Amino acid sequence: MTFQRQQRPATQADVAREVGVSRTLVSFAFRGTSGVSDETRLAIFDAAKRLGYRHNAAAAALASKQRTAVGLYLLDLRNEVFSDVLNGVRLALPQARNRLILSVSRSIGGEDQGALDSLIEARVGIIIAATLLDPDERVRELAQMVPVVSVTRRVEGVDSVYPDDHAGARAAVEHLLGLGHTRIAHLAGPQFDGHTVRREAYEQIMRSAGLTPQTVAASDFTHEAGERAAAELLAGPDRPTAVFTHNDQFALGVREAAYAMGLTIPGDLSLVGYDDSPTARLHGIDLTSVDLHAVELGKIAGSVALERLNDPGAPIADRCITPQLVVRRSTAPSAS
Amino acid sequence: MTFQRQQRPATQADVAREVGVSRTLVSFAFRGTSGVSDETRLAIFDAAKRLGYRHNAAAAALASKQRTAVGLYLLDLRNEVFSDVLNGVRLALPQARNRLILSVSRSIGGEDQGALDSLIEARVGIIIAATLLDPDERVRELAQMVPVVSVTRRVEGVDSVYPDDHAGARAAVEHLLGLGHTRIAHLAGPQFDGHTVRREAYEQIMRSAGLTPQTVAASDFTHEAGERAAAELLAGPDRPTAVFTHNDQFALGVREAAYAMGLTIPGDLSLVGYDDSPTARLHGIDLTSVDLHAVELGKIAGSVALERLNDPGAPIADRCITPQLVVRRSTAPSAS
DNA sequence: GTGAAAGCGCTAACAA
DNA sequence: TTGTTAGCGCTTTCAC
Repeated sequence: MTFQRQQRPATQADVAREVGVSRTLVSFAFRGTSGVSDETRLAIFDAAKRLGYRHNAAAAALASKQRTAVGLYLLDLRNEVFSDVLNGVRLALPQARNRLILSVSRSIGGEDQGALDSLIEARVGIIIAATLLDPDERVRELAQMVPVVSVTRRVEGVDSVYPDDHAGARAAVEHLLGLGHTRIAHLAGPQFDGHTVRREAYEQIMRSAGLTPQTVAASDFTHEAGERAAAELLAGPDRPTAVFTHNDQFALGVREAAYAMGLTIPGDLSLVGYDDSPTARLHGIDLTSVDLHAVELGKIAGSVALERLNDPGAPIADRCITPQLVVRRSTAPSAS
Repeated sequence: MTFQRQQRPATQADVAREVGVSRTLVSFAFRGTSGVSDETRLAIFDAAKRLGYRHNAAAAALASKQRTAVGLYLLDLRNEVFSDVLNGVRLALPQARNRLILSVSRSIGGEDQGALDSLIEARVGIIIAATLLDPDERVRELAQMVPVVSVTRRVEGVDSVYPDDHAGARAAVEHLLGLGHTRIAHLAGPQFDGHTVRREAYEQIMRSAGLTPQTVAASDFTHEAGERAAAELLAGPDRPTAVFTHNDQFALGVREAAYAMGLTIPGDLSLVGYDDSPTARLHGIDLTSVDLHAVELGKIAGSVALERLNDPGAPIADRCITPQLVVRRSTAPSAS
């Protein structure tokens, strides 16, 4: 059983012909512009339905020179943070603005111009990006072509919505210090512009506590990369008694690496993640983590995007959200 | 510090004027069409760069009447199955076809015409949908407007790529039967067209084993809905000793509900999920689950989409993948 | 309340 | 190898 597809999708001209009015009227009717009699409007809708007419958003955007769609760039869909951001963005956007074009990075380990290009070429009106790995300068260049709202990362000169990573890292490290840990390691991500705050805060706080920071960097931001880096870290000499990771994916990687070596958590190793993803909350995982309020970040990003769309000349938005440490059962007093 | 945006984005006409050639040449140069001298081509690229020219995909699609973009409809980003499908699709699509427009449902509990409409109005060439909740008839109507590849669900008359849910459910239930369980409950999703196979298979297999099926249906496909349904199920009389759930999200919900009641897994309750999501594999979760090979489903869907695009008249694809039970530590012999 | 005509940025014959 | 011309489906003055 096959279904024959219409040869040529119906256009406004077809509808106009069917009803016996001009194309203009049809266009007006569909956009709710005043100046169409109710009678005509109804007749148009009726004919449209009969003909299976569908509004062509691309053609409309071209003709009106309006960039109506919102582009959403996400680094990695497997990381729950990004789906939360998406959900937040959607909550903030009104129905009308809900033409969301999503683009997901192909490379979690580095820059990815391709995904952004596709958004630019789709002529979106604004790009909400979580998380850009490109250098600040590149982000600013991008922002000259199309407005950008940077989420989870602050970029000077570009609308930014991000967590106070210094405060977040401080809460995490101080929690571990308070438990008596001294050999606290940090599992960082690859060091891109704007993604070093957690690491720097960790190192600074360790130093002010008179301790030596020990940082290892994973090759990208995935669970797997975290696990590889953790395996090395834990196998090394002077194994840390606690690890603070750049994100929850890494923390899950550390868990797997630790268990694979026969270590227990928090018995042999205390663990603090970052994101407070849904997985962290599961019984059996119970990961202590820094909640960066991803949904909230998304919501704010959405509203910032709307403001920018309405007023291209408005001052740059700089919205910093305070994250919150959520203590669960992956951390315990130091045994030593 | 603000960055001035260009008033009017450069067009091919601007580039042509700059170089002193016709618009056609510029168009040719950008699409790699033969018939442009290397010298001209280079001059064009150079000028384009200088002017900040960006190809306008929307205008190009309009003019060429080609529907180049691929629309991807996903039910729920928080469910790892769907990100896996996305990743699979992307693996299958060649670079050129990688203009992926993603649309995520707003309602995990029911139909969602809005998300599909936005894909239609964006004039995508094909929609890869995972998972459609609409009635079969509606999906077929949709497929008349634009080709559809239905993923994780078989729809008669529409290209479909899906797991053999009967076999998957059988493997799960027989595993539990083999462990000596007799009071095996099933946590089903809301009963939409095409989403009843797992449930029906469960009930049929229970009956052929001379047992009484006990099915409860959650209100949508999320962890939370699963947890609510599970709380009721486990609090009821004649508590089951094993639960087989429609998906892993539900299984995670059952876990939480069980632990909240002081039950242990698999001590008091054996649990089998469906999806074999990354979370299922975590130490501390160790969920026995039916692997439906989501990445593979996505890959096949991508290649089916390409075939359909190349040959609109080809026979309907019907690709059924055999899922695989992965036994972990959430199932144990029945105590009774 | 309605329509005619021009044009959005691009592609696609067809000429030259 | 290059240019000319005519649209794609829609919006938008501006006139009736």
